Amino acid sequence: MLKISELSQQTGLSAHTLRYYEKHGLINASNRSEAGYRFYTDSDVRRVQFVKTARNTGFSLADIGQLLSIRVDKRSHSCQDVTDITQKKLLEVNAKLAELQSMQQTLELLLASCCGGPKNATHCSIMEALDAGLPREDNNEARLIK
Amino acid sequence: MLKISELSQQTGLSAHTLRYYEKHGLINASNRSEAGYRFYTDSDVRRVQFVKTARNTGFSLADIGQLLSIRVDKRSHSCQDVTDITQKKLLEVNAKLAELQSMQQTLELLLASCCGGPKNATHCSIMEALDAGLPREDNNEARLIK
DNA sequence: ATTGACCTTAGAGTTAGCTCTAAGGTTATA
DNA sequence: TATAACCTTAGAGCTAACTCTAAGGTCAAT
Repeated sequence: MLKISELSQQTGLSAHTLRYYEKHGLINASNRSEAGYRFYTDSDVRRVQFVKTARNTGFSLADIGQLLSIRVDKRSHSCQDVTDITQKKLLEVNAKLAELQSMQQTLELLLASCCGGPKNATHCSIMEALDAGLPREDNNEARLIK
Repeated sequence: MLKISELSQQTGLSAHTLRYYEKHGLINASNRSEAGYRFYTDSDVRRVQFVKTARNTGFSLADIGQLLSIRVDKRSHSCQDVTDITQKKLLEVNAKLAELQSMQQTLELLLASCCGGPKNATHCSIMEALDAGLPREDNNEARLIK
Protein backbone atom coordinates (compact mmCIF):
# COMPACT_ATOMS: atom_id res chain seq x y z
CA MET A 1 0.00 0.00 0.00
CA LEU A 2 1.50 3.27 -1.13
CA LYS A 3 0.82 6.77 0.05
CA ILE A 4 0.29 9.37 -2.60
CA SER A 5 3.84 10.68 -2.41
CA GLU A 6 5.14 7.16 -2.89
CA LEU A 7 2.91 6.59 -5.86
CA SER A 8 4.11 9.90 -7.17
CA GLN A 9 7.70 8.73 -6.94
CA GLN A 10 6.94 5.40 -8.57
CA THR A 11 5.09 6.92 -11.49
CA GLY A 12 6.78 10.26 -11.94
CA LEU A 13 3.39 11.97 -11.74
CA SER A 14 2.99 14.66 -9.11
CA ALA A 15 0.63 14.14 -6.19
CA HIS A 16 -1.29 17.13 -7.55
CA THR A 17 -1.66 15.41 -10.89
CA LEU A 18 -2.75 12.15 -9.26
CA ARG A 19 -5.47 13.96 -7.33
CA TYR A 20 -6.43 15.75 -10.52
CA TYR A 21 -6.79 12.43 -12.33
CA GLU A 22 -8.89 11.14 -9.47
CA LYS A 23 -11.14 14.18 -9.59
CA HIS A 24 -11.63 13.46 -13.26
CA GLY A 25 -12.58 9.87 -12.66
CA LEU A 26 -9.52 8.20 -14.10
CA ILE A 27 -8.00 6.71 -11.01
CA ASN A 28 -8.78 6.03 -7.40
CA ALA A 29 -7.15 4.93 -4.18
CA SER A 30 -8.66 1.61 -3.17
CA ASN A 31 -8.20 2.43 0.49
CA ARG A 32 -8.07 5.37 2.83
CA SER A 33 -6.53 5.57 6.27
CA GLU A 34 -8.71 6.63 9.17
CA ALA A 35 -7.44 10.15 8.72
CA GLY A 36 -8.41 10.08 5.08
CA TYR A 37 -4.98 9.49 3.57
CA ARG A 38 -5.10 7.73 0.21
CA PHE A 39 -3.57 4.26 0.02
CA TYR A 40 -2.91 2.65 -3.30
CA THR A 41 -2.82 -1.07 -4.05
CA ASP A 42 -0.69 -2.73 -6.70
CA SER A 43 -3.74 -2.82 -8.91
CA ASP A 44 -4.14 0.94 -8.45
CA VAL A 45 -0.51 1.41 -9.40
CA ARG A 46 -0.97 -0.58 -12.59
CA ARG A 47 -3.96 1.50 -13.50
CA VAL A 48 -2.03 4.71 -12.97
CA GLN A 49 0.77 3.35 -15.10
CA PHE A 50 -1.71 2.52 -17.82
CA VAL A 51 -2.94 6.11 -17.69
CA LYS A 52 0.59 7.43 -17.88
CA THR A 53 1.46 5.26 -20.84
CA ALA A 54 -1.69 6.22 -22.68
CA ARG A 55 -0.98 9.86 -21.92
CA ASN A 56 2.52 9.56 -23.35
CA THR A 57 1.05 7.97 -26.43
CA GLY A 58 -0.97 11.12 -26.99
CA PHE A 59 -4.40 10.10 -25.76
CA SER A 60 -6.48 12.78 -24.10
CA LEU A 61 -7.87 12.23 -20.63
CA ALA A 62 -11.28 11.70 -22.21
CA ASP A 63 -9.86 9.02 -24.50
CA ILE A 64 -8.19 7.43 -21.52
CA GLY A 65 -11.47 7.39 -19.66
CA GLN A 66 -12.91 5.30 -22.47
CA LEU A 67 -9.88 3.03 -22.62
CA LEU A 68 -10.12 2.49 -18.87
CA SER A 69 -13.74 1.49 -19.01
CA ILE A 70 -12.80 -1.08 -21.63
CA ARG A 71 -9.89 -2.16 -19.47
CA VAL A 72 -12.06 -2.97 -16.45
CA ASP A 73 -14.48 -5.03 -18.49
CA LYS A 74 -12.67 -6.38 -21.50
CA ARG A 75 -15.24 -9.08 -22.08
CA SER A 76 -17.92 -6.51 -22.85
CA HIS A 77 -15.83 -4.72 -25.41
CA SER A 78 -14.34 -5.65 -28.73
CA CYS A 79 -10.93 -5.03 -30.21
CA GLN A 80 -12.72 -2.74 -32.59
CA ASP A 81 -13.79 -0.53 -29.71
CA VAL A 82 -10.11 -0.15 -28.91
CA THR A 83 -8.94 0.40 -32.46
CA ASP A 84 -11.70 2.97 -33.02
CA ILE A 85 -10.26 5.13 -30.28
CA THR A 86 -6.73 4.54 -31.47
CA GLN A 87 -7.59 5.24 -35.09
CA LYS A 88 -9.36 8.45 -34.19
CA LYS A 89 -6.30 9.58 -32.25
CA LEU A 90 -4.05 8.70 -35.16
CA LEU A 91 -6.16 10.83 -37.46
CA GLU A 92 -5.84 13.75 -35.07
CA VAL A 93 -2.11 13.28 -34.87
CA ASN A 94 -1.82 13.06 -38.63
CA ALA A 95 -3.82 16.26 -39.05
CA LYS A 96 -1.55 18.10 -36.64
CA LEU A 97 1.48 16.68 -38.33
CA ALA A 98 0.34 17.97 -41.69
CA GLU A 99 -0.20 21.42 -40.25
CA LEU A 100 3.19 21.49 -38.57
CA GLN A 101 4.94 20.15 -41.64
CA SER A 102 3.45 22.94 -43.67
CA MET A 103 4.69 25.45 -41.11
CA GLN A 104 8.09 23.81 -41.12
CA GLN A 105 8.34 24.07 -44.87
CA THR A 106 7.29 27.70 -44.86
CA LEU A 107 9.75 28.58 -42.11
CA GLU A 108 12.57 26.79 -43.90
CA LEU A 109 11.81 28.58 -47.13
CA LEU A 110 11.72 31.88 -45.30
CA LEU A 111 15.06 31.20 -43.68
CA ALA A 112 16.60 30.05 -46.95
CA SER A 113 15.49 33.25 -48.62
CA CYS A 114 17.06 35.64 -46.11
CA CYS A 115 20.71 36.47 -45.64
CA GLY A 116 20.28 36.48 -41.87
CA GLY A 117 23.14 38.89 -41.66
CA PRO A 118 23.79 42.16 -39.86
CA LYS A 119 22.59 44.42 -42.65
CA ASN A 120 19.39 46.26 -41.98
CA ALA A 121 16.01 44.77 -42.65
CA THR A 122 14.81 47.28 -45.25
CA HIS A 123 14.86 44.61 -47.92
CA CYS A 124 14.61 41.53 -45.74
CA SER A 125 12.99 38.83 -47.81
CA ILE A 126 11.26 37.33 -44.80
CA MET A 127 9.53 40.61 -44.06
CA GLU A 128 8.67 40.96 -47.72
CA ALA A 129 7.24 37.46 -47.86
CA LEU A 130 5.08 38.09 -44.79
CA ASP A 131 3.94 41.36 -46.32
CA ALA A 132 3.11 39.68 -49.59
CA GLY A 133 0.88 37.07 -48.00
CA LEU A 134 1.54 33.46 -47.31
CA PRO A 135 4.42 32.31 -49.44
CA ARG A 136 3.30 29.44 -51.61
CA GLU A 137 5.78 26.77 -52.43
CA ASP A 138 6.14 27.68 -56.09
CA ASN A 139 6.34 31.39 -55.38
CA ASN A 140 9.06 30.74 -52.94
CA GLU A 141 10.94 28.39 -55.14
CA ALA A 142 10.88 31.01 -57.85
CA ARG A 143 12.08 33.55 -55.33
CA LEU A 144 14.88 31.28 -54.23
CA ILE A 145 16.08 30.54 -57.74
CA LYS A 146 16.15 34.30 -57.82
CA MET B 1 -11.53 53.72 -44.83
CA LEU B 2 -13.08 50.52 -43.65
CA LYS B 3 -15.31 49.84 -40.69
CA ILE B 4 -14.42 46.87 -38.55
CA SER B 5 -16.97 44.58 -40.18
CA GLU B 6 -15.56 45.47 -43.58
CA LEU B 7 -12.03 44.77 -42.43
CA SER B 8 -13.32 41.53 -40.99
CA GLN B 9 -14.69 40.55 -44.39
CA GLN B 10 -11.51 41.53 -46.20
CA THR B 11 -9.25 39.58 -43.88
CA GLY B 12 -11.41 36.71 -42.75
CA LEU B 13 -10.70 37.60 -39.14
CA SER B 14 -13.71 38.23 -36.91
CA ALA B 15 -14.36 41.70 -35.51
CA HIS B 16 -13.87 40.15 -32.08
CA THR B 17 -10.45 38.90 -33.09
CA LEU B 18 -9.48 42.25 -34.56
CA ARG B 19 -10.40 44.01 -31.32
CA TYR B 20 -8.51 41.32 -29.45
CA TYR B 21 -5.42 41.95 -31.53
CA GLU B 22 -5.79 45.66 -30.88
CA LYS B 23 -6.07 45.11 -27.15
CA HIS B 24 -2.84 43.16 -27.38
CA GLY B 25 -1.04 45.90 -29.21
CA LEU B 26 -0.73 44.25 -32.58
CA ILE B 27 -2.95 46.43 -34.67
CA ASN B 28 -4.83 49.70 -34.51
CA ALA B 29 -7.41 51.72 -36.37
CA SER B 30 -5.75 54.90 -37.60
CA ASN B 31 -9.00 56.79 -37.26
CA ARG B 32 -12.16 56.84 -35.27
CA SER B 33 -15.51 58.39 -36.13
CA GLU B 34 -17.00 60.93 -33.74
CA ALA B 35 -19.03 58.16 -32.21
CA GLY B 36 -15.92 56.10 -31.66
CA TYR B 37 -16.27 53.68 -34.56
CA ARG B 38 -12.94 52.32 -35.80
CA PHE B 39 -11.85 53.26 -39.30
CA TYR B 40 -9.02 51.45 -40.96
CA THR B 41 -6.72 52.83 -43.66
CA ASP B 42 -5.06 50.79 -46.40
CA SER B 43 -1.92 50.78 -44.32
CA ASP B 44 -3.89 49.36 -41.39
CA VAL B 45 -5.23 46.67 -43.68
CA ARG B 46 -1.75 45.70 -44.82
CA ARG B 47 -0.62 45.44 -41.22
CA VAL B 48 -3.54 43.19 -40.35
CA GLN B 49 -2.74 41.04 -43.35
CA PHE B 50 0.84 40.78 -42.20
CA VAL B 51 -0.39 39.60 -38.82
CA LYS B 52 -2.67 37.06 -40.42
CA THR B 53 0.07 35.70 -42.63
CA ALA B 54 2.49 35.45 -39.72
CA ARG B 55 -0.22 33.72 -37.69
CA ASN B 56 -0.78 31.17 -40.43
CA THR B 57 2.94 30.56 -40.54
CA GLY B 58 2.79 29.54 -36.90
CA PHE B 59 4.12 32.60 -35.13
CA SER B 60 2.65 33.37 -31.72
CA LEU B 61 1.12 36.76 -31.06
CA ALA B 62 4.22 37.60 -29.01
CA ASP B 63 6.47 36.72 -31.94
CA ILE B 64 4.30 38.81 -34.21
CA GLY B 65 4.62 41.74 -31.85
CA GLN B 66 8.38 41.56 -32.33
CA LEU B 67 8.09 41.15 -36.08
CA LEU B 68 5.79 44.17 -36.22
CA SER B 69 8.19 46.36 -34.33
CA ILE B 70 10.85 45.41 -36.86
CA ARG B 71 8.41 46.08 -39.66
CA VAL B 72 7.71 49.65 -38.62
CA ASP B 73 11.39 50.49 -38.37
CA LYS B 74 13.30 48.21 -40.65
CA ARG B 75 16.35 50.47 -40.71
CA SER B 76 16.95 49.91 -37.01
CA HIS B 77 16.85 46.15 -37.31
CA SER B 78 18.95 43.59 -39.08
CA CYS B 79 18.02 40.56 -41.11
CA GLN B 80 19.48 38.57 -38.26
CA ASP B 81 16.86 39.97 -35.90
CA VAL B 82 14.27 38.52 -38.25
CA THR B 83 15.96 35.18 -38.76
CA ASP B 84 16.47 34.81 -35.00
CA ILE B 85 12.73 34.89 -34.48
CA THR B 86 12.12 32.63 -37.44
CA GLN B 87 14.80 30.17 -36.40
CA LYS B 88 13.43 29.99 -32.88
CA LYS B 89 9.98 29.25 -34.26
CA LEU B 90 11.39 26.58 -36.54
CA LEU B 91 13.04 24.89 -33.58
CA GLU B 92 9.74 24.88 -31.71
CA VAL B 93 7.96 23.43 -34.73
CA ASN B 94 10.63 20.78 -35.15
CA ALA B 95 10.34 19.80 -31.50
CA LYS B 96 6.59 19.41 -31.79
CA LEU B 97 7.00 17.48 -34.99
CA ALA B 98 9.35 15.02 -33.35
CA GLU B 99 6.90 14.50 -30.52
CA LEU B 100 3.98 13.96 -32.87
CA GLN B 101 5.96 11.66 -35.12
CA SER B 102 6.79 9.53 -32.15
CA MET B 103 3.11 9.39 -31.22
CA GLN B 104 2.24 8.57 -34.80
CA GLN B 105 4.67 5.71 -34.88
CA THR B 106 3.41 4.33 -31.58
CA LEU B 107 -0.21 4.57 -32.68
CA GLU B 108 0.55 2.88 -35.97
CA LEU B 109 2.37 0.06 -34.23
CA LEU B 110 -0.53 -0.35 -31.84
CA LEU B 111 -3.01 -0.50 -34.69
CA ALA B 112 -0.86 -2.94 -36.63
CA SER B 113 -0.69 -5.22 -33.62
CA CYS B 114 -4.45 -5.48 -33.05
CA CYS B 115 -6.99 -7.37 -35.08
CA GLY B 116 -9.50 -4.55 -34.67
CA GLY B 117 -12.26 -7.06 -35.06
CA PRO B 118 -15.46 -7.82 -33.21
CA LYS B 119 -13.99 -10.36 -30.83
CA ASN B 120 -13.78 -9.32 -27.25
CA ALA B 121 -10.89 -7.34 -25.88
CA THR B 122 -9.69 -9.85 -23.30
CA HIS B 123 -6.48 -10.35 -25.25
CA CYS B 124 -6.39 -7.08 -27.20
CA SER B 125 -2.76 -6.33 -27.94
CA ILE B 126 -3.32 -2.60 -27.70
CA MET B 127 -4.61 -2.95 -24.17
CA GLU B 128 -1.74 -5.26 -23.37
CA ALA B 129 0.80 -2.83 -24.78
CA LEU B 130 -0.64 0.05 -22.78
CA ASP B 131 -0.60 -2.15 -19.69
CA ALA B 132 3.00 -3.16 -20.32
CA GLY B 133 4.27 0.39 -20.53
CA LEU B 134 5.21 2.46 -23.52
CA PRO B 135 5.94 0.19 -26.43
CA ARG B 136 9.46 0.78 -27.65
CA GLU B 137 10.15 0.40 -31.33
CA ASP B 138 12.16 -2.81 -31.00
CA ASN B 139 9.73 -4.36 -28.55
CA ASN B 140 6.95 -3.62 -30.90
CA GLU B 141 8.75 -4.86 -33.91
CA ALA B 142 9.43 -8.06 -32.06
CA ARG B 143 5.79 -8.23 -31.10
CA LEU B 144 4.73 -7.68 -34.69
CA ILE B 145 7.06 -10.29 -36.13
CA LYS B 146 5.30 -12.33 -33.53
C1' DA C 1 -40.32 57.47 -34.92
C1' DT C 2 -39.08 52.91 -35.06
C1' DT C 3 -36.84 49.01 -36.55
C1' DG C 4 -32.65 46.32 -37.21
C1' DA C 5 -28.06 46.10 -38.15
C1' DC C 6 -24.24 47.89 -36.83
C1' DC C 7 -20.82 49.77 -33.33
C1' DT C 8 -18.64 50.50 -28.43
C1' DT C 9 -16.55 48.73 -23.83
C1' DA C 10 -15.36 45.78 -19.99
C1' DG C 11 -15.08 41.62 -18.71
C1' DA C 12 -16.39 36.64 -18.44
C1' DG C 13 -16.11 32.04 -20.60
C1' DT C 14 -13.76 28.34 -23.37
C1' DT C 15 -10.21 24.57 -24.04
C1' DA C 16 -6.93 20.98 -21.83
C1' DG C 17 -4.19 19.67 -18.43
C1' DC C 18 -2.27 20.72 -15.15
C1' DT C 19 -0.19 23.60 -11.07
C1' DC C 20 -0.54 25.92 -7.05
C1' DT C 21 -2.50 28.06 -2.73
C1' DA C 22 -4.83 28.37 1.57
C1' DA C 23 -6.17 26.57 5.64
C1' DG C 24 -6.05 23.04 8.28
C1' DG C 25 -5.32 17.95 10.06
C1' DT C 26 -1.76 13.85 10.81
C1' DT C 27 2.39 11.39 11.63
C1' DA C 28 7.13 10.38 12.55
C1' DT C 29 11.14 11.79 14.70
C1' DA C 30 13.97 14.17 18.17
C1' DT D 1 6.04 18.26 23.09
C1' DA D 2 7.61 20.43 19.30
C1' DT D 3 8.88 20.48 14.76
C1' DA D 4 8.99 19.13 10.07
C1' DA D 5 7.23 16.68 6.64
C1' DC D 6 3.56 14.75 5.22
C1' DC D 7 -1.66 14.61 4.14
C1' DT D 8 -6.62 16.62 3.19
C1' DT D 9 -10.10 19.74 0.54
C1' DA D 10 -11.98 23.41 -2.28
C1' DG D 11 -10.98 26.29 -5.38
C1' DA D 12 -8.02 29.75 -7.87
C1' DG D 13 -4.46 30.46 -11.40
C1' DC D 14 -1.90 29.38 -15.57
C1' DT D 15 -1.32 29.16 -20.86
C1' DA D 16 -2.77 30.86 -25.63
C1' DA D 17 -5.80 32.66 -28.52
C1' DC D 18 -9.70 33.44 -29.02
C1' DT D 19 -15.02 33.77 -28.40
C1' DC D 20 -18.86 35.50 -26.43
C1' DT D 21 -22.00 38.37 -23.44
C1' DA D 22 -24.08 42.37 -21.49
C1' DA D 23 -25.42 46.81 -21.66
C1' DG D 24 -25.61 50.39 -24.20
C1' DG D 25 -24.76 53.96 -28.27
C1' DT D 26 -25.20 54.92 -33.59
C1' DC D 27 -26.92 54.88 -38.11
C1' DA D 28 -29.64 53.96 -42.32
C1' DA D 29 -33.92 52.86 -44.01
C1' DT D 30 -38.79 52.74 -43.61
